[in-house]
Amino acid sequence: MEEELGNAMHSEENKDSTEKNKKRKLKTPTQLVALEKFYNEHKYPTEEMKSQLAEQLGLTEKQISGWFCHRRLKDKRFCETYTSVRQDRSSGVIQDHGSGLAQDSCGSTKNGDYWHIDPREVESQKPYGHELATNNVLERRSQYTENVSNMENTSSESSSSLKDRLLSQSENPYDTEVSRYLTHEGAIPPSNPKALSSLRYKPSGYLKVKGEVENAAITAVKRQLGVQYREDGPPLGVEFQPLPPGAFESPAKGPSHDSYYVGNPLLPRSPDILTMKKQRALGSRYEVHSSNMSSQDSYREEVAPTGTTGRPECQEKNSVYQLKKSSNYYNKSDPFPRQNSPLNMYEESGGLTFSSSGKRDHKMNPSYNIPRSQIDSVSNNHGSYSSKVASEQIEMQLHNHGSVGSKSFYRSGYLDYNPKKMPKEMFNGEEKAVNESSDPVRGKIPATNELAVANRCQLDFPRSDYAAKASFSEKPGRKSHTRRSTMEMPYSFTVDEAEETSSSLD
DNA sequence: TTGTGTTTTATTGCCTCC
DNA sequence: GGAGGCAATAAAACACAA
Repeated sequence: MEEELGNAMHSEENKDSTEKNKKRKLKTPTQLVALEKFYNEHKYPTEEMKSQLAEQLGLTEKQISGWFCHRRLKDKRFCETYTSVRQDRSSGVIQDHGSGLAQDSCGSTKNGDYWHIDPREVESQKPYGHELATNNVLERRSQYTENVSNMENTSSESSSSLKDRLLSQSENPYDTEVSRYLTHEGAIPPSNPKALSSLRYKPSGYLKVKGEVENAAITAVKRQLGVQYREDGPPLGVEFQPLPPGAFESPAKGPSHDSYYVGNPLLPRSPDILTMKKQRALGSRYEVHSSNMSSQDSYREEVAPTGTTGRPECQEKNSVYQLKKSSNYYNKSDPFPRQNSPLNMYEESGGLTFSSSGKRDHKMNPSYNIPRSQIDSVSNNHGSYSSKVASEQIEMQLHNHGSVGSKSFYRSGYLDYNPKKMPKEMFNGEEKAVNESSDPVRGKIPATNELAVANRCQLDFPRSDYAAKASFSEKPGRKSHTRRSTMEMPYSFTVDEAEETSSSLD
């Protein structure tokens, strides 16, 4: 790994030598992959982590810090954008007050509350079944996330990346219909002009595209109203008081939905998002998330894992959700299921063995209440994997993936989430395939698409002790930051995926 | 080929916490 | 006061349409 990275760095250095005059240099794909991977693990790396990561990637600590800072902002913006969409919807044609997740969960503030979710809204969205979701649409998935997350996951969705998390849900047909006109182009309209322009959002919304999808829209609304709105009930837009315990208990009801939302406000599935997902990222890595979702039942089984009580956070919720997704892989005793992480590969190789001795990162959140022994046992249970091998894996994938060269890799979708830059085929043929398939997810995935490549890219890097430590120490010490523990971000490897990953390494 | 728009990177200042 | 993070800003890099 180090060697490979080193080579990569050298090549970059040579390249850089010719570009010394450039004020800034783009991160290499390798660097981005590693950074994103690391970011998914630790949004707030310790100084030591940064240092070692910087060393490994041939960057300066300053660059690392800056990158993480911007990366967090990126996530935050995403969150805010999503929130604005929800707000727009609420005040727009469709009174969707039942899906307030985004707003509260993403309301970003310096206090780090942007992951907060108002329980009331959580409750209120219950009826919608699949509100909140994900996808995004916003497509503003991080380049890497799209890439690596899928690599690892197809299941895993490792992350903490809100986008990752938000990208993974909902199959509700109603939702799909609704979303079609809410975001004509599959993009959620950002609230601020900047974000708006960046998303290329066309201020259309429902009204503008009404004519095009009028029927679908009307149908969707009717469906929603039919379920959510009753003549004898409060007018649309009026928030309902939290229902008393057991209010939804009914022998006839699906066992999954209620529990699902009660315990996991974040999981709700947003209609808009789902659609957008289908429209904008068909066949892309996005589906991976959904495709690997386990049933809601499986999710429901682990509604409230230890340490997730209290104020919900997007990340945590998502993490929780991920737990569900990987129920067949996830072990409650294993808060850190192995995952494919550049970080891990560093760890295993000894290249990056963080001790989490960071000034502010010693503190562990006691609320997690997970014996270190368990963590360690898990962490140490995957043998070793040299960083060199890991690096080679990455490099191989970067260089061997057909025409995916470094540059194309960087901008072609592996790392580029800009929808406008995505191949048009993605929205045509694949979408059709989706519609034709009983499985909206699997059906979208071409045999030789990125997912396949991503899977090949999957690296099985066991977590090290460091991971456990660091995870627990995510942004400790500062009240202004909410916990962002990876412990709640288990990797959603399914057995098959895990095996696949293992075999790929073999 | 050029112009425009978007994304990424780097810098700087302010704020919060220890 | 120092350290770390957030936010704003500028500029480079890049993609796409005309």
